[in-house]
Amino acid sequence: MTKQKPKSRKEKEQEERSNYILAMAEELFSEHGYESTSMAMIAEKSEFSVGTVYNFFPSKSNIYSELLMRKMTEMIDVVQKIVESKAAPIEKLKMIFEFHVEMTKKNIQFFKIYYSEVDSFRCLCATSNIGKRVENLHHKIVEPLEKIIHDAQKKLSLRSDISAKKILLNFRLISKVYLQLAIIDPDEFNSGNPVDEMFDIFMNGMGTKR
Amino acid sequence: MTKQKPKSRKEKEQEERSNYILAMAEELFSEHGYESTSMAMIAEKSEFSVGTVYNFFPSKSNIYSELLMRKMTEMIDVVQKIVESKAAPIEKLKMIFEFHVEMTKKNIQFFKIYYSEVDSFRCLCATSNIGKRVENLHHKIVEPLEKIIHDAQKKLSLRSDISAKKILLNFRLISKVYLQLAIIDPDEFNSGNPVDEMFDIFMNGMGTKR
DNA sequence: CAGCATTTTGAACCATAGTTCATCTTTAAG
DNA sequence: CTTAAAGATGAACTATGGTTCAAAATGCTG
Repeated sequence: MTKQKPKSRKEKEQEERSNYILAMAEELFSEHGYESTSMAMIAEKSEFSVGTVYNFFPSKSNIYSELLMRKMTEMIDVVQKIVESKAAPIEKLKMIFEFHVEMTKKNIQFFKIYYSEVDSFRCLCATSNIGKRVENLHHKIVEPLEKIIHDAQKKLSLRSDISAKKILLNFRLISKVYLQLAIIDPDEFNSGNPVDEMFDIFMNGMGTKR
Repeated sequence: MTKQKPKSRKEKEQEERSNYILAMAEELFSEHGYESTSMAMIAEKSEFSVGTVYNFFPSKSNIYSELLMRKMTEMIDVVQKIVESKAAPIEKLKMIFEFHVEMTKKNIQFFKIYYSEVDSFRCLCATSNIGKRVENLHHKIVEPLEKIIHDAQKKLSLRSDISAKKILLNFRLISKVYLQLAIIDPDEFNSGNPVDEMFDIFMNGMGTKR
């Protein structure tokens, strides 16, 4: 797709530094939010001067969008693979839960940013048109899910008296519940098997079974 | 509690203006978020000058907190009444859903602010110690819920193999699902009976019933 | 209507933070 | 060791927006 990789030591070093800055920015954004994170903070945390950070990234909003774009693209790839697998629809949903738990463990910082961005009823980074681009990528993640849910309804694995759209909202929100749990009570999150529990809750609800 | 009410015309007028400013600010905050809403915007929208707004409220963050405090106090009162009622625990939960749907219809602007505040993994208004105060009030809303859930578990109306804390998260998140639905698709939200559906989903999940 | 009090106004003030750039430092080839 | 290119630096510039306050407008009383 893009250009070839001669990858000189210099270039590699630069790329590592660039990634390091992104990683530091990620922590700060997830902790303080977009507005309350300053370039000075990012510079300080990555142990560069402000000017150097600007040497790597043209603007603050670009750092933020770069962060979101990269990770969301990764997510799209994984979802794509699950969609294309031969598993039954309902199994695919479980695999998505699995993937979410995995990512929650590895990438909790990013998830905080991601969910504030896509579920917060507004774009946190008002400047530039990041909102639109995030929305587009988000669609690419969510649309396949709705299709899976639809398939699962056809196979009678999921109720059909509730619209796929609502089921999708519930599905995504359960992932978020466990993200919140991971934040407020990591021990309880790690104890037990989150994936099975999420799936159980999603399928059977909170009522006592008959 | 507080002082008596001689309520002269002047005072009443001032109070109305103050409320009007709050209402306008509410719309702006819910649309643009805290940081991206300026005092100039609030002044413009309430058709006062910036100075006059400062005549009513000492600062921007105070407007924001006043907004949250007032409505959250209302919510606490309602929850309190439900808790004290003689209904069965499981019925109380349904009443909470009812209340949420009611508020979603009447007060969708505020709910957007409220949920971004309490569920967004950080305080949106970094300045001052609003975060702590919101957290306190939020606790007063949520703590009784956890107790109701606990009671419902004892009465075998809710599963006991999942902690009350997790059930609580799920319970609240269903309210949030329907708030999102009300935002992205008001027609679908208003069609049908949200309360019954929420309760059904909460109790029975998405799987096909046996 | 006069004159005092209250309210409103918005330009000016100031602090913050994103961005730039002339200068200094490091690197590496000759 | 010299030196030129590349990279790093942070003080200074600029824009934004919260806040203030002297002056103007309005309301109210005699």
